[in-house]
Amino acid sequence: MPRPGRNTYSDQKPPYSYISLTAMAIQSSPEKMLPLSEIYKFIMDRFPYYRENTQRWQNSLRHNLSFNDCFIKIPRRPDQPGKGSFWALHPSCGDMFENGSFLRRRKRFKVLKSDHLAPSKPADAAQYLQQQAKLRLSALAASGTHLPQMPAAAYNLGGVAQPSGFKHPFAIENIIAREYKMPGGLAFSAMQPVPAAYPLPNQLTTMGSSLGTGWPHVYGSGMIDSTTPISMASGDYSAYGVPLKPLCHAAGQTLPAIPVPIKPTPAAVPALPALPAPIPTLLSNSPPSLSPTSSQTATSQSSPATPSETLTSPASALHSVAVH
DNA sequence: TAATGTTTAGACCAGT
DNA sequence: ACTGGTCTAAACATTA
Repeated sequence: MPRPGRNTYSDQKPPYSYISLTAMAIQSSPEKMLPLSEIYKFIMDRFPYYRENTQRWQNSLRHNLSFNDCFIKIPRRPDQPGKGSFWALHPSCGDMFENGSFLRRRKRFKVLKSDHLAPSKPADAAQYLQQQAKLRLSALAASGTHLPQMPAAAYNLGGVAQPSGFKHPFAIENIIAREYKMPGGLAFSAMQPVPAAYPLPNQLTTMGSSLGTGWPHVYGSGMIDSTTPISMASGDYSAYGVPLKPLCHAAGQTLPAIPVPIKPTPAAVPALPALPAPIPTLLSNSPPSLSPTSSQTATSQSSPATPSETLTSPASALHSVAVH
């Protein structure tokens, strides 16, 4: 297992699978969905190893996107010309990685056809995303213009809320946070400018800040304010022509990282039955405290993927089937 | 035509 | 030994 270097993995192969890398890229995007080319770019920007042999690993990556149910394809709208579709994480694959660590997958994520809560078809998944988004938007509106100070019940977390919990240093938010802003300068991105195409994942940073721990330095940096809508110019990632806005943060509560439409789609959103149980996310087991220091130390450790605790979301168990 | 997406196959490795 | 996950390669189809 390559040991993370001081600032970068350099030319060593990162200890992440293609699934992990892809999930990272998608998670890092404000809209939680990226076209294939942007996924390529993300990986190459951050992992020099993947700047070579692009044909090989990109083929593998495409294979993974198609093969793994945890990735869903979201078609472009006609007025959003471009090659290929957007790729997003399946709403129910949140706990796919062991303890949120991208170093290790918990179990293979597989969608069941009988799983009506978590749609199996991409189109359904996309609609599901929008439904979730709409609900979240409603919650946001009800709470005012600022971050929703919603209790867990507001999101129908059904008792599976995880007000605290260990967040593995290799969880995506930690990885990305290090990449984007790491006071200690240990992030490999310290050697690489942050691509403008990848705005700071404010839902992550604000979450950390709202938790009073994570990355207040980022939140306070003014780089992106949590109440400031992401500029759509940063990427027309909205499917179905609805502007998307990340709303994956709530005070002390982590929301599913999914694309969020600012306004409902023209297509009638079917009346929601019971609010679907929450989408567990890679961020769902956010701890109340995780200092950047812990990330640094973990990054420099030789055996980082040793979760001391594993928080399993019962809801996710309802939604996804981990095929062993 | 190149990029994107799907599918199949085989090898390797780790865990049980 | 068996199983599952991952990686790699390849062929083929689709699409901008």
